Amino acid sequence: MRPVRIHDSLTGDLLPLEPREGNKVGIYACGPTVYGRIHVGNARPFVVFGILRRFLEAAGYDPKLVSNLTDVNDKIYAAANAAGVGSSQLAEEMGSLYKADTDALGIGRPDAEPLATGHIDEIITLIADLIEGGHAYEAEGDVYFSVRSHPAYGELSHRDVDQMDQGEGVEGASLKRDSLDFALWKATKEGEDTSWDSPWGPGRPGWHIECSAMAEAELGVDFEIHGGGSDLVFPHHENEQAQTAAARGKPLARIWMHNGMVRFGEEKMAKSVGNVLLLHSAIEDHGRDAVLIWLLGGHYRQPLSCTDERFAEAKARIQRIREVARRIEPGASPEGLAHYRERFMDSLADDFNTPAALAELFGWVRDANRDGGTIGGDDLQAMLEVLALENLLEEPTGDGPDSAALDLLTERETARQAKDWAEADRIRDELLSMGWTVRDGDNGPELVPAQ
RNA sequence: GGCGACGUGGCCGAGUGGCUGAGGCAAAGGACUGCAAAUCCUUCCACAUGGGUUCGAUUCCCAUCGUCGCCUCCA
Repeated sequence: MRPVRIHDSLTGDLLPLEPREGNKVGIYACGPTVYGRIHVGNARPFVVFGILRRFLEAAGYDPKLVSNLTDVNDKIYAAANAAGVGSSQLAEEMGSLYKADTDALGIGRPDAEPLATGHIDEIITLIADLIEGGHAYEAEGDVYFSVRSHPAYGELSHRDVDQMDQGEGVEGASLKRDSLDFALWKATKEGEDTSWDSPWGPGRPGWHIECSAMAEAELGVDFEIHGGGSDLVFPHHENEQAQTAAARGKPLARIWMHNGMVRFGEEKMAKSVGNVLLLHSAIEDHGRDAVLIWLLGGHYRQPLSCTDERFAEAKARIQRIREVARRIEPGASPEGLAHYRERFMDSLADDFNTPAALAELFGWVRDANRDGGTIGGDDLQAMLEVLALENLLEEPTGDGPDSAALDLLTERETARQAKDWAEADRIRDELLSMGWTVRDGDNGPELVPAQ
C-alpha cells in the first residue's frame, strides 16, 4: 500500500490514511437529495470520490465507496406538491435520472447507494439510543437532538456553541428546548404524503440522522473517510458527527474530506441561486471526457469556475491526449518515462492533487511525442485508468473514412507526386468539408476526423 | 458581525524558505512540410499591497485591500 495523506477538515491537518483493518478503506460521500436533475456542482463530489476510489485501488487499497440518496425531505415534498405528483414517485424518478446522469460520466458507480427510506429501522434505532443516552428528547411527535448535551459540538466546523446565533425564527413557538437543537424525527405534517411508524408516532427522519444511520449500516463507525461538499460542513456533517459520537462513543469518521464549490461567474453554483449548468447538458455540449478533465483540472479543495473558456481548454487537453494515443502501442513504456507515472501516483497520494497528477501525465505525453515513432503505452494506460480516461487510448468510435474519402486521398497523392499542389490542396479542402483532416506523416498520408 | 479559504505569468492552475519559477490553454518565432496539419524547440518568466521574522520569503507572522464559502435548504 502506498502511503496516502488527506486533508482533514476537523483537525485542519494532512492526515495519513490509516485503515482500521488491513487495506480496507471505507468512504462515505454525501449524495444528493433527489428532487431535480443534478448540475455540474453536484457532480464534483461524485467525480472526486469516484476517482479517489479508483486511485486507492491502484495504490493497493481495498476501498468501499458509499454514496447515499436522500429520498425523503422537505424539498422533495415541496417539489412534488408543485408538480402535482406523489413525493415517493418524484424521488424515484429523480433517483433514476441521477443514476443515468452520473452513469454518463463513465467512472463507475459507488459500491453502495443506500436510500434513506431503505434504512428507517436503523434510523429509529439510532434515535432511540440517543434518547436513552440523554442526548435527544421527544416533543409532540418530533424528536430533537440536544446540542448542549454533547460538549464537542462545533469541533468539525470550528464554531463556538455559545457564539452561535440564538435568534430563533419568529414563526410559532418552537418545540425545541434550545434553539441550537435540531430535528432527528419529524412528525407528519399536512401536505406530506409519506410517513413511517415510530415509537414517537408517524413521521419521517431528519436529514442529518439519515446519513449517520446509513454510514454506520454500511461502514460501521470510526471509518476512514467521510466526504462531501464544503457547504455540508455545517450543519450537516457537524450534526452527523455529534449524533454518532453521542450515541456510539466513537467518532463517525477518521478523516473529513470536503470538496470546494463549483462557481458560475463569481458565485457558487446552486439551485437556489438559479445559476446552474445541468450535468447532462454539460456532457451533451462538451462531452464527458472534457467535463471530467475540467473537474479534475483543479485541486478538489479549491473552488472551480464553470465557463465556456474552461470547457474549451478542457477539450484541447483531451485532444492532446488523443493525439499521442495515435502513436501508442500496447506494451511496456520506455524506462526513461517511468518517473512520470510514479510522480503521478505520488501527487494523488499527497492530498489527492489531481492537477499536479495531470501535469505529470502531460509531461509523459511531451516526452513520448519527443521520441517520435510508436511507443509502449503501459504507463499512459495506467494513469488514464486511474482518471477514468482510458477510453482516450481506444480507436475513435464512429466510422472510418469511406471509400469516397479514400479515393480522394489517393487522387491527392497522385497530384502531389505530379507536384500539382493546387489540385492537391483542392482535394485536401474537399476532404476537410467531408470532415477529414489530412496529415502527411513519414508513413504516408492519414485521415483523421477534423476538429 | 463570527468562522474559514483564497489572491501566482495573456488565461487557467500546481508548488516551494534559497539552487529561482510544474503542467495545460492562448500568442509569436523557429524546426519539420511543396504549403499545411500533427509534433518538437524557443520566447512572452509571475507570485495582491504594506510591514515584520530571517543571512535570505512568492513560500512563515501581522495589517490592509479584494474575492469566495459557511453561519438557513444546499454537493
